[in-house]
Amino acid sequence: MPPILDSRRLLAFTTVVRVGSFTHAARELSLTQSAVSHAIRGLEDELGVALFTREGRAVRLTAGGRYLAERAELILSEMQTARTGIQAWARRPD
Amino acid sequence: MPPILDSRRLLAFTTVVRVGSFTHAARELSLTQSAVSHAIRGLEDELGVALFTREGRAVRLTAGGRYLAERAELILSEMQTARTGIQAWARRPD
DNA sequence: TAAAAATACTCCATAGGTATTTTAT
DNA sequence: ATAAAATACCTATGGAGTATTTTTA
Repeated sequence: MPPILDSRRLLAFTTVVRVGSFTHAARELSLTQSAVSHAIRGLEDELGVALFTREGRAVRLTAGGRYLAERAELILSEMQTARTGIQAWARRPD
Repeated sequence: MPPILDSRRLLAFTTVVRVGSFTHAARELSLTQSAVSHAIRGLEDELGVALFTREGRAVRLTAGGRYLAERAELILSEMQTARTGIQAWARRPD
């Protein structure tokens, strides 16, 4: 079972969307440009959908990319909620 | 950056919750009992929260486990929505 | 030609398997 | 004694890095 939509890839994706560049996203994520490129490529390959149009330096979202960007923000936010929320339950009796 | 809440682990977790057994969950997921045990253990270690109380054969959710089970269903469902939804956008013009 | 992304490798972390041990009924 | 989870060990996949090549503004 391939991960496809895991937090790692989704975070790479939303970061590229926000900053508009693989290279800058890589800096922000403390990764290399190569790693970000792989992550996005992996998403596109396994979804079978192009997320960006590569127009030289400019990175532009496709229609599918725009859709995923919205869903990805939601999913990542849900994950964050879960991660912080569960700490509150750690010492409760069962 | 560790994944922690990725789809693979969350699916293992929700399956165990639903069927009430590591071994049966493993069958359903086409994995081994060992792999499921690792997945759950990984979740617990990285969240720092026990998800199940191991009472011999019976597997019982802790309070934290019950909380995560709800959130996990939501996250997995969001992922599924994203995965199927994006296909509809695949051939749209940008 | 200079920037940004893609790619070819290399390395290592870890997911997953088999076999075995532990544990509670 | 048995059924289920934990664990030790091994292998293989793929995530991430460096270095390089390709691309286009």
